[in-house]
Amino acid sequence: MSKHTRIQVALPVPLRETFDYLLGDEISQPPPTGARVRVPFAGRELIGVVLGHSDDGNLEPGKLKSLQAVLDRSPVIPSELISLIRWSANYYQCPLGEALQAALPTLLRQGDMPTYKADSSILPWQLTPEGQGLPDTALPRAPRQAELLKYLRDYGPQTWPHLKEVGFNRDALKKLHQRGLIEQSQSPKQAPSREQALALNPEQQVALDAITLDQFQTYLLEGTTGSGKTEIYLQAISRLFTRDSRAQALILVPEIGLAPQTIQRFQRRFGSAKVVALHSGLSDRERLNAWVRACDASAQIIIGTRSAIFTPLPHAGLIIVDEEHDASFKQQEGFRYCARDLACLRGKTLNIPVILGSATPALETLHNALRDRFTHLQLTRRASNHPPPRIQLVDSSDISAQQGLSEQSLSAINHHLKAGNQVLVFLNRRGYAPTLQCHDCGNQILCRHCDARLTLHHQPRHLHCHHCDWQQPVLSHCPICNSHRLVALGQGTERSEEFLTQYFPDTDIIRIDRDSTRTKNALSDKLERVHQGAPCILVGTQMIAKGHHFRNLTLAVILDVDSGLLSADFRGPERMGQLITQVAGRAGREQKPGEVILQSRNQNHPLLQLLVSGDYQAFSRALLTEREVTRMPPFSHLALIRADAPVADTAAQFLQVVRHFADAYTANLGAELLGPMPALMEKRGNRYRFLMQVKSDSRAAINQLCQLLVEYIGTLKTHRALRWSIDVDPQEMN
DNA sequence: AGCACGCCGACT
DNA sequence: GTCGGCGTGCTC
Repeated sequence: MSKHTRIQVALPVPLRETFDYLLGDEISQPPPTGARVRVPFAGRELIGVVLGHSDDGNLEPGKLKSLQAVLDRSPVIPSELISLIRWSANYYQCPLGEALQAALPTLLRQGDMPTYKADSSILPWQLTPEGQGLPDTALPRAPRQAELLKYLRDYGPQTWPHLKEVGFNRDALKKLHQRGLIEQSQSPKQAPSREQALALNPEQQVALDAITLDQFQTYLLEGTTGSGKTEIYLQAISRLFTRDSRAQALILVPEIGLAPQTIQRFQRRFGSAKVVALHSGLSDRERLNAWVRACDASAQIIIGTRSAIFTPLPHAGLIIVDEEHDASFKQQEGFRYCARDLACLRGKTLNIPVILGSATPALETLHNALRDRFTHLQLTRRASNHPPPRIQLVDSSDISAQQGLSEQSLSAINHHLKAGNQVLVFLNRRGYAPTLQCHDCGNQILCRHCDARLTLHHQPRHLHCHHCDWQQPVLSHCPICNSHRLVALGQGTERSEEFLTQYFPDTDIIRIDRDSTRTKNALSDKLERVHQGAPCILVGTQMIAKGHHFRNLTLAVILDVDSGLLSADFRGPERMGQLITQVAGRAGREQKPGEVILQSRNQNHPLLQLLVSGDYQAFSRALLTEREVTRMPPFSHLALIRADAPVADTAAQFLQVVRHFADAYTANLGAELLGPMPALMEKRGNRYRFLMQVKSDSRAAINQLCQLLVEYIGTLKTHRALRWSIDVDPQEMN
């Protein structure tokens, strides 16, 4: 290694090139690829990742600075991941330094060492012998402490986070500790006893047997709700461990999907020592700890959300993506990668199987399965063998604006309540009403910062923009004609709750949306109320659609299926179908048959008819045909260039200039451009938004053209207030 | 992205 | 006379 060896470093700056440094006098050992280094850069210090060494470069050695410090003797990012991130940065048009940064836990980004530091909050508190000897009537002057003491006696050792959750305060804990009545145990809480594997039905058995563990293959596990996909994951992992007792399995789940119950199921089956979770609820330290345990392979089951796809896995044996259609696998800003797609790629380089599971596969995934690029495994029967819910379409074109619920829906709700069951009313719109309109002149109250109507809220009473968060008091007069007759138009969850409370005065109405669950324990309290099992009506948004099981729920009413079905986004119908199927899956678990009512003004819509037949497979294949005809993904590939600025012209003209440049290449590359055009909501948060679409049958063409465009934009001196971004394989079209 | 350098307005 | 506005340009 010569004295003039250059160390190639990627830095967390929005610049596409890497930077060369000399070793410097104090550093004898050159850092390996994938190690972090501290370097001087433009008058500050940055932490970067080493990408390699070289003996020459285009800059004279005299112009080079030296490394300040080497943070790692061995790589924090294994070479397998470096190439995955390299590929992704290129594919998603993200500067490599930023992509690498996104793949590291926060603490490593900041220069901490990759070592496990026990987090004392995981150690449970327990009674000391003195504490055990104390009667319940002790501590009469300190009721909080007495209560805590009793709790620990009744329920056994508990961690502080758990105690906080159930409402104890830190002071009571400290006092009891000072009095020597409680102590922190030296070992983590004992895992609940091991759970046995469940028996598989023949269909499940066929699917499990079809999974080959010793080589790369992508499997689409398409199984209706309740058909036992998770059991297949568990048994596939179990087989993996039989083959190689040190093997690791990575399980990616959607953002909301990582309920404690999911983790617990894996822990019960494999023992909690082997399982770590990586999700947004963790502290930076907990996250690093989990990462370190994956790195040293002491954790063999890693369950995590999107970014967990970048966890180092020295003994990787299997990757599972659960609910693979979920939009949260696509990062929506910065490094806009899709974790599901990267999972397939990573599986290929590691030569290990990848299982994509869903009741409602993304059309992209389904297309790959139907073309035999993925092995298609299907589960059509519910594991418990009870019938799927009956889906019914109800005309809502004539219902009065006040109620939003048709007669048929109301009588069905009544019927199910009378039978002692629970009902879900699903409405994807929070607040009281989406519009406040002048009865006399028809004027609608708009947000002053966005092209959007203000939503009327009653609790507390105000007008709220759901796009920029602007809030103002409710107007008493129309600003145009001064009429005082302002009327609330349309339904939000608050309004449905109000109406249902009047209509079913003796029934518990539980509203679950972002507003009603803002306070700390509101959500868990409400869920607890539902789990009690007494008849009630749940009114809720998206929040309720995923990941919750309600035993006594037998009816789901979906109020507005039209908005999704007729949406401007080409993915609208797909999303709506997935949502309806998901919500339908909530109804009639266990022994009680379920029923689903869809309220629509377009009863004859052929896609709705397919959904009503309960046949998601037929529905999704019809959507695929439609995509083929319109040449939309997966029958073509897209990229979006977005631009926004405080002045509309700044953004529009920028894209026009980009378009003009791009026009010279499209014909040769076999790509087409659409736009620039204003976004669906042109003005949002006082910025004017425009976009341009790049479309091609070939991914390579998209990549080449985007590469050229990004390079070109780099040479442009753009207005300071202009923001732009490029989104390859976009999920949202606006 | 930061952070420097640089050239024009209201303050001790 | 200076402090500071943010425009432009560079970063191994």
